[in-house]
Formats: sequence, C-alpha cells, structure tokens
Amino acid sequence: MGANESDAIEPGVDAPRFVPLYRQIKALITRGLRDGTWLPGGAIPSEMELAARFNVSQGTVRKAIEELAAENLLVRRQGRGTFVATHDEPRTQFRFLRLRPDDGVEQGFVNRILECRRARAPVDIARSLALRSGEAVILIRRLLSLGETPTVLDEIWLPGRRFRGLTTERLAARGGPLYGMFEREFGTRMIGANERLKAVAAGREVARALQVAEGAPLLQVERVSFTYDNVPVEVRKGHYVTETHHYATEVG
Amino acid sequence: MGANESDAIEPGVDAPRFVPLYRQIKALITRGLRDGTWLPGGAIPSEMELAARFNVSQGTVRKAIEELAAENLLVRRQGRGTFVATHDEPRTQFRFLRLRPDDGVEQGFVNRILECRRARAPVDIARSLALRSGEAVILIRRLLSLGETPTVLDEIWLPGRRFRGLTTERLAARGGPLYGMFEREFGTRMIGANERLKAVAAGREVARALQVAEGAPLLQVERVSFTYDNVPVEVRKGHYVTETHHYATEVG
DNA sequence: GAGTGGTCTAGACCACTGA
DNA sequence: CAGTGGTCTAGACCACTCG
Repeated sequence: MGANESDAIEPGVDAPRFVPLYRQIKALITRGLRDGTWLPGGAIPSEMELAARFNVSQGTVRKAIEELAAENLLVRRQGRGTFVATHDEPRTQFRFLRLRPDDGVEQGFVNRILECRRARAPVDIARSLALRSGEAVILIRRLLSLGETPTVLDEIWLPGRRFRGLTTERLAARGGPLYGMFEREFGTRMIGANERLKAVAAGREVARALQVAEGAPLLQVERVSFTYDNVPVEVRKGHYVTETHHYATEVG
Repeated sequence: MGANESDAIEPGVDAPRFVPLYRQIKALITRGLRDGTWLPGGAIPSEMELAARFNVSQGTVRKAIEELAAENLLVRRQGRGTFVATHDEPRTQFRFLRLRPDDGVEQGFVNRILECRRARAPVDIARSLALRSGEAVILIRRLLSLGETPTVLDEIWLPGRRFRGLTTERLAARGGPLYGMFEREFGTRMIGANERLKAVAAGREVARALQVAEGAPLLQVERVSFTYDNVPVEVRKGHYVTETHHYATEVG
C-alpha cells in the first residue's frame, strides 16, 4: 500500500492516524482563504456547490464551515450565504482592542502615526516572528487618543517581506483600523493573537508620549498576532493608560 | 394541537419566534446540571438514552450536547461518555487563573486565608451580584504566594444565602482551589466570568500585604463570575504582582 | 419564488475505551 | 466484546433574504 497521501494536514509531532473527511474539507477551504481565492467581505460558494465540488455530502461541508465560523474565519448568514470575515466591521475591531471606557460610553480613537521605518529584527522580535535575527522588519510607532487624551502607545513590528512597501504615507493616507488595511493592501488577515499583560511604571519616553508622570502605572500589553495556520505576523508592544478605561476580557 | 408547551426558554426582551428543538433539549440538560441531577465529574446518560427519554433523534441530542461542551459545561470523551465539567481538574483551574510565569516554569500557589466574615453588601457589590444594597454577603480576603513571594491579593464577595455556613475554618480545612470547594460543598459551579483589568499604584494596605513598595505598579483585576443561566454569584477584586509573571489571554 | 443556511431524522459504519 | 462518542450520508422540511 502507498503512504498516506493526505497533504491537507501537516504531520506535526504526533501524526494523527485518522483525519476525518470534514477536516480535509476544512483545510481545502482554509487554503482558499489564505490564497485569496475568496476575499474578506465576499461570499464563498454555497454548501451545495462546495459539496458537489469536493464530492462529499452537504453535511460534511457544513461541519467544516461550522468550525471555521466558530474560529471567526467565516461568517454565516441565513438566507444570504457564507462570507469571509473582515476587519472592516466594528464587531471585529472590538474583539482586537479590548480597552473599554469605565462608564460604558464608547468614544472613537484618533490614530496618529509617530514613526514608520525599516529596521533589523532584534532577537526577541525575530523569535516571535519566526525570523532570523537581523532580518528586515518594519517598525511602526503610533498613538491612540481619545479627544485630546493620549491613551495607547503602540510599537508594532512586522516582517519586512510580507509588508514590503509599507510607509508612513500609506499609513497616513488610509484611516481606519490597521488590520483592515493589512488585509486589503497586503493580503494578510489577522486571525487572532496571544497577549501578555503586566502592570509597569512609565519610563521617561513613554511617560512623555502619553503625557503622564514618570513612574505612573501603565498597563503593558505584548501581543503576538497570527494569520492562517497560526503563522505569526505581528508583534505589538503597547502601553495603555487605564485611568478612565479598563481592559475587558472573559475567562472560563 | 395545544399551545406551545415549551417552558424551557424564558421569553427575554426579544421573544424569539422560533426556538429549535435542540435548544429546548439543551435547556433541559442545563436544568439537570443546575439542579444537581448530574454532579461535577460524573457522567450524564448516553446520547441514545437521552434521545429516547426526550423522544427526539440522537442527532438532535448531539447538537445540544455539542453546544454545552463548547461552553465548557460538559466534557465529551470518545468511547467513555459525556461528563459534567469540574473545577477539580488542572485544566479548568488554568482557565480561571490567567497568571503565568514569564519563564514558563509553572509553580504551584500557596493559598492563605487572611479573613472570612459576614458583611452587608456595599452598593457596587450588591449591583454586581443582583442583590439589594445591605443584603448579607461573605467577604474573604486571601493571599496567593509563590514560595515566599506574595503574588496575588484577593478580596472575594459571595452572596450570603448561597454560601451560608462558609467560615475560615471550612476554607482552611479544604485545600485546593476555591471553585472546586464551592461546587462540592455548596452546589454552585462557576461557569465563567468577566474581568476588567487596570494598572494601579499600590496603596498602603495592599503594598504591605504583597510586600511591595507603596506606589508600585500592580495589575488590578475585577472579576464578576456567574453560574448557570448567567446568574452572577461572585465578585472578586484582585491585585497581582507582575514582576516575574504576566496575565495571559487570547484575542480574536 | 428561487436560493441560502438551519433543523431534524434515520441509518450505517468507524474510532475508542474498558471490562 | 459491548457500549460510547465521532463521522458520513441522504433526504425532507423550515426560516430567512432578496429580487
């Protein structure tokens, strides 16, 4: 007998002996998403059509799509179709910026780009992005303000290859959320991220940028974001002022 | 045909015009969990038996169970059965205490009860617990340490009715996680919680208890936990030392 | 009314566990 | 080997959207 010809799932450390059909279908759909066959905001083919195309039953396609919808890669809308999730929706943005006003009255952030330049990856960034130390990266520094109040100072590291051509001008030209622009202009869609939070005392530089006293308590947020197949594509080091805001999350 | 006899779903503000069968089955199973018909760690009846009991197909029961498993109320184990989730498992504890060592080397916390007494609910606690201001509550103060290093100072508020008879002695007698004891001894299982995080400067009392300098940055964590049907049953105000640890979470 | 996703059923067979 | 959950199929019908 030949070797296992499944190329849908990479073997990993513990090669599973059995891969259900719907997982293979899921991998095929994921590939279409990654490749840009179907674009963010657009519809994918109907269940019936995918079932015919892959030569499986509708129920099998459905199970694959249900998992992708649970992972926020797809959005199902009864009567209309199944759509590729996009960052150009307020709901999605809320999921990625967890800072909320204590009094519940939402206000929009104003985004100011302080800097955007090419650099060589320091060791820690390189490790997080699965690059070699010294490889080309892009560094963005930006400030989010509420009205006149600086609130979030971010330092964003991106792999140079994937974001070639990203400049301050392009960032300034495009308002709106960064992740929306990344998926439109660079074909890189952020799927999720891991965050590590600490309370720290404001250093001199950060304190000045955020207009707080040196030594003031700040929420430090380190994020590693990934795209399809858990490939890391962004490191973000943020400092949040939590005087009138809090970081909201759910556990359980 | 008679009127719709479903008493499984409460109408809510927007009474849904259509409630699928599997949701009604889900509500019936949830009731059994809430009532203690099936206890944490124990098995619920098999899919076939539930299908027969409720007079629906196995597939419908399966869909109800799948949702409950996705919400971490049930745990499915192929070949063995479906079990009621319990806090007496390390996996579950990790989900509720998000503090992790920076270097990845896990260490167990030592739990010391500083105080446990009856009190009257302040306004904010009362509101969070859906009590009237001044109603009986239990206040626990406790310290989690890593070796000799105090790391987490918690102030825990519980509704007096539900936790009648909870004393320092009972807390001390039972080691292990609080939530495990709550579900065993008081029949109240914590399902999930919302947390609000801020960076704050240590006040005098807190600084002394955590052996840090007054004004040192601390991670303040305010938690409201709920049991079945989203009923709030605990308010927790914590201060975390994040010198060598971080709060880990996922976004997306 | 045509087309989409959503529900429900019935049955066959597979993967896994434990006695 | 019996019993459990897991997969896959096929078909019927329902709820919803939109032209």
